[in-house]
Amino acid sequence: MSPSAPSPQQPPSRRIAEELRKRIERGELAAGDKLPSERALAEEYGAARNTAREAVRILAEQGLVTAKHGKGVFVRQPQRLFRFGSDRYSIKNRETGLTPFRLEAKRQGKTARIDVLSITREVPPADIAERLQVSADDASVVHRENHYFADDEPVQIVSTYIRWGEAQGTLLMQPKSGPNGIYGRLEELGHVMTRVRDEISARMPTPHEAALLDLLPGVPVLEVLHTSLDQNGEPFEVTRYVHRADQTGLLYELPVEQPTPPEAQ
Amino acid sequence: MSPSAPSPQQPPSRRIAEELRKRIERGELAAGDKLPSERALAEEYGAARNTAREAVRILAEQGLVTAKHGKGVFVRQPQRLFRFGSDRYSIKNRETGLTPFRLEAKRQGKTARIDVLSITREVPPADIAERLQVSADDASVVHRENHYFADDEPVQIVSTYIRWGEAQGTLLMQPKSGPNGIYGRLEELGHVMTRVRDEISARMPTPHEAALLDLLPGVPVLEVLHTSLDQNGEPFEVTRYVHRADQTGLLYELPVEQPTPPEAQ
DNA sequence: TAGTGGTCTAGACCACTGG
DNA sequence: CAGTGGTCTAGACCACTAT
Repeated sequence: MSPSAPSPQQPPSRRIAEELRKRIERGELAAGDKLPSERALAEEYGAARNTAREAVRILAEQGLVTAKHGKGVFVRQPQRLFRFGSDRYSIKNRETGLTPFRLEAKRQGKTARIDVLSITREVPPADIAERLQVSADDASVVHRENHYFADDEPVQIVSTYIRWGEAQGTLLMQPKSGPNGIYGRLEELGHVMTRVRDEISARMPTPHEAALLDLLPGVPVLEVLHTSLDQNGEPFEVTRYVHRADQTGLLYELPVEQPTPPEAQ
Repeated sequence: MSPSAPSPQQPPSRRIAEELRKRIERGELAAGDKLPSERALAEEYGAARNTAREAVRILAEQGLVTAKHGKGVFVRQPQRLFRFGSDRYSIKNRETGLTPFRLEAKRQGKTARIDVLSITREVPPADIAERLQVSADDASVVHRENHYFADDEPVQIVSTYIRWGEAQGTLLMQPKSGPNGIYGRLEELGHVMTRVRDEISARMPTPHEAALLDLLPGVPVLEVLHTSLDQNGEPFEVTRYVHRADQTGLLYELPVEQPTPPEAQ
């Protein structure tokens, strides 16, 4: 009928995937519903099971459905997103004692847990060394790795890097880094956080990340490379956040620089 | 050997995928190199072609390799990222006449092209209506859809929404919206952009987006839902940016609110 | 033309879930 | 136990690329 319909010459697996997608979009299959089994789909469309299976794979890749071994394939539930953002570094949060993560978890009625995985002296990755302005050839940094959970589900991986010369022998080497956390210690070392720079990208997870974050196929990660600048514009701390994108979003609210009004004065 | 090695009981397809991944990480297969053909891999590992093919699919899903029909499977080239960020809304850019996109393209030695796809009065999507504070039940907005290209490769899809009541009969309904673009016109209507709010998320593309952005499998999109607030804190424009994540990153640089120093005065 | 990936078939066995 | 997805096999034909 329609002149430029892409359907007629499409292979069966894609055709099945599109029909299922339409059923989902029309609401015939709602979030949480179970799709017909692969064997049922195969029979329904007169195809081999592998062909029906390929159709399901296409939908999973798009993040629309999730297969559960032994149970079936289900339409994915849109998750309410955690919102991390520009206020993540705000002084106010330090004063309340509640970190932004705990605040957001509380707002969603979930329990927050933060595991300190490791605190080690290391050779920094190249991108970190560049931003922290340290050598990438020797063990010039301390790496603190933390994992964040909401209701015991992993939400983000956080890797913080600080210069070894400054962290050495301080609470920055300890899991409990004291009042106001590491930023409190860094302030005592003369670094007042004045500006932040967040570089944001998205990509598919590595197998390692997929395992740590318990990620289903078709779920990307959001990566934030954060640099803290002090009162002299010097970087003194760099953190890499890796968020699971199906449960996490970022929020940046910021003022726009105004031009000097031409008719003022 | 290693006590908790996950390898021994892994299915052949995953084992092949892991070995290929290691070859890539060790640099034996560099960016741009061609992998052994599926048939060659199958023979090398004593498996059926479909099993080798599954291994390649796993790597493609991770964004590590790209299959080219009739040619082979190649290790993906890391692309230099376009950086869009907080200065995207800066007044300075309006004064130079060069949009941030054209500036970034120029910096990378690429040609920029912007296509105005459509300018139509529409019923807004729910998320847009909520942020623009208009009705989602009638055609309360004007939707301007633009596509951005670098060297004729699609980079982002931009959908801007403005209240119909304000756009009606103005240059906001025209492809050429006049000096300083739409923000110039909105300023004449009394809206000075004072703050912006950007909500960022990542997800796999819809088939429609994948086609528009020419996306390979395993490449997610970055979505930015941008709200412009005027001098009264009222939203007057909302834009949805959909970026391809393999060529685009975001950059936010912002000041941190300082507490009143306890010993000042 | 030969070599590549894209898709399909028909069957098999395994692993997980639930009654 | 029956039903589900996860994986594999061995073969086939198609579509695209290069020579």
